[in-house]
Amino acid sequence: MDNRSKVLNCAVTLFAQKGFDAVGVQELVDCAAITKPTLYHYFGNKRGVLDTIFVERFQPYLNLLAQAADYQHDLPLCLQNVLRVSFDFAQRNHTLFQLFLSITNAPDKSESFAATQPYTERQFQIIQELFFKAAQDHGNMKGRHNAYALTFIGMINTYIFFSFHNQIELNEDLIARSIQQFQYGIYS
Amino acid sequence: MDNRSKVLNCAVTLFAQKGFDAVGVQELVDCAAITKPTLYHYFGNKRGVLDTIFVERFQPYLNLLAQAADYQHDLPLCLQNVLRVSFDFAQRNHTLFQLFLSITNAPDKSESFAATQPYTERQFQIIQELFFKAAQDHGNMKGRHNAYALTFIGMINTYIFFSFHNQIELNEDLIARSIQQFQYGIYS
DNA sequence: CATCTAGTGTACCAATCGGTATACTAACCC
DNA sequence: GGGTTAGTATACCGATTGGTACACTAGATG
Repeated sequence: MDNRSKVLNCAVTLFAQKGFDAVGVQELVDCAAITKPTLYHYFGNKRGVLDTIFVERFQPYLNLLAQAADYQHDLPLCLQNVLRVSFDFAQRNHTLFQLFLSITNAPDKSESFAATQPYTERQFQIIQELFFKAAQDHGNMKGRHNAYALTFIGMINTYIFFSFHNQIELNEDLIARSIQQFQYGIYS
Repeated sequence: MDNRSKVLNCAVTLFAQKGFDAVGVQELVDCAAITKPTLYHYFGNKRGVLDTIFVERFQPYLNLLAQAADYQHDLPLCLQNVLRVSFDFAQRNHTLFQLFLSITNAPDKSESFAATQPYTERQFQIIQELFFKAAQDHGNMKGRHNAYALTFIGMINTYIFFSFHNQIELNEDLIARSIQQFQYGIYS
C-alpha cells in the first residue's frame, strides 16, 4: 500500500480511539512507518489529514444517503432505506463512523469539530428535504419537517452509537421497530 | 471566590469549548488567574480537575434523576419527571452538560472518556431500573427494559444536544410529544 | 544523457506540554 | 512564642508538540 493510504488508515484508527488532539504527528507517522516530511508533503498539516479522511472516506456515505433519501411518495420505504444505508455503512466502516460521531459531539471550538461541520450539515439537509417533501403528501406533517429531521437523525446516530458499545444490534428488526415507532409519532 | 472554585469554573468552560486534551494546564491557570502549584495542590493533576468537576457538579444531576425515576406505577408521569429534571438541569448548567455530552461520545481510549464512564453507566442504570419495574406492570414490555432504556436515554441526550445548537427548544410541549411518541412504541 | 519533479530521510527548530522542587507567607493550635 | 499546616509564587524540569530546512533518490520526460 502507498504511504498516503497508510497514513489515512492509521489516522482513522488513532483519531477514533484516542481523539484528534491526543494523537501526535510523531505517533501517527510511527504507526504508518513513515517520517514526518512524507506526511506534510501529502497533507500540509495535521488538520489536513483529518480533512482528507472526511473528503475521501466519509463523503461516500452522504452520497449513498442522498440516494436512499430520494422521496418517491412512500415514506416508510424511504426511511427504511435511509436506516439500512446508515446502519450498513456504520457497520462496514466501524472505526470511521465512530470518529464521525465523536467529533460531531465534540466541543464547538475544537479544531476537529470544524472539520465535520460541513458533513453533519449535509446529513441534516438530506434528511430535512426528505421530510419536507413527505409533508406535502401528509397534511398533518406540515411545518414540522425540521423537528422530524432532528429526531430521526438523532435516532440514527443514537442507535449506531449504542451498537459500537455492544449494547444493541443493527438488524432488520431494529429498523422495522424504529420506523413503526416513528410513524406513530407522525400520524398522531 | 476561592481559587479552587475559580479553577473549576474556568475548567468547565474551557474543557467544554475546546476539549479536555486541547486545553493546557497553563491556559487553565491563566484563566483562573492563579499559578500552577495552586492547581496541583488542589487537584493533583490535570485529570483530577476533570474528575472533581463530575464528582461535585454533575453528581447532583444523577441524584435528581434517581429521584425523578422512582417508579410509582405511573409510567407516563415518571418519564415526564425524568425529562423535566434532565432538561431543567441541562438548561441551568448549559456548559457543564455540554461537557458531559462531548466526553460521553468521545473515543473510548481517551483520558477524558474514563472520567465520565461511571456517570454514564449510573445514568443508564437509573433509567433501566425504571423500565424494569414498569415492565412488571405492563406485560408487553417484558424483556425489553434494556432496549427502552437505551432509546429513552438516547432521546434525552439527543434533544439536549440539539437544544445547545439552537435547533430545538426544551419546553413542556417537547416533553409531552416525546412521551406520547415513546408510549406508542411501547404499547404496540 | 540531462533535467525535472515527486517523494522521502536526517536533523533540527522554537514553543509548549504536564508536572515539580523549593521557599515563602499567613493562619491556626498548643 | 513555637510549631504546624494550608496555600501560593518563582523558577525550573525533561519530554513532546507541530512543523521545517535541506539533501537525497528514483522515475518520468525531454
